[in-house]
Amino acid sequence: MIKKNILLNKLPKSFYIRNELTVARELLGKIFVRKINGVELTGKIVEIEAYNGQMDEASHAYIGKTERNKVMFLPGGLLYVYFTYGMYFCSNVVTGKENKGNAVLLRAIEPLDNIELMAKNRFGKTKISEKEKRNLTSGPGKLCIAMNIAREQNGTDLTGNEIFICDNDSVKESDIVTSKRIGIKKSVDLPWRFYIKDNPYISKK
DNA sequence: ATCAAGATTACCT
DNA sequence: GGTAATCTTGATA
Repeated sequence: MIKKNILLNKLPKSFYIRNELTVARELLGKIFVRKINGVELTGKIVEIEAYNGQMDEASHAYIGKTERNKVMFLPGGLLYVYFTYGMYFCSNVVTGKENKGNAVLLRAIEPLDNIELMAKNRFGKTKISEKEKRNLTSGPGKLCIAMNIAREQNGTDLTGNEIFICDNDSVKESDIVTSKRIGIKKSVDLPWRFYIKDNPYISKK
């Protein structure tokens, strides 16, 4: 994908086959790309949470492999998409080696390319206000609607051409905020949410 | 077969 | 701040 005349490189499989906390932090600032009919919807990853299948009760993988979470037990570098609250899809990046059940939840992105198409997907119109733009992809369910990600995208290989993530300038350590995760009832005290400081597109302060 | 919970969001007061 | 919307999933019988 091309942004500001700089050719960005797709992250390799090896990027994902690492500890979920490392991958979560390093994914901040990277460019998420969703390609539909040759058109690239893109956004900068600004908020993310890590989930560990072994010792983290909030993880879908904690109970072991099931029909729903089986993608989490494959080697890293795949997209794990799940349906929740009868209404929304959420996207995760599977990390680490096979059978670990580790993944990171994409919680918010900053919209970059083809924003009009994202707006069409989410609000049914191409022209949006600044306020609507800040509400476009500032949550795990919201970004899936804007990027047209649903059940069919579960298991998508992130080194393929449909959905992938590109390298970008790394975010300074001092610009990364660490906090507790949002919307969970178990393992609530683990500080495994990371977001870019002062970014207007994060889901919550 | 039935049931409760859910990694959310939009809208209300 | 509170809560309705909406339905799949995994557990239990």
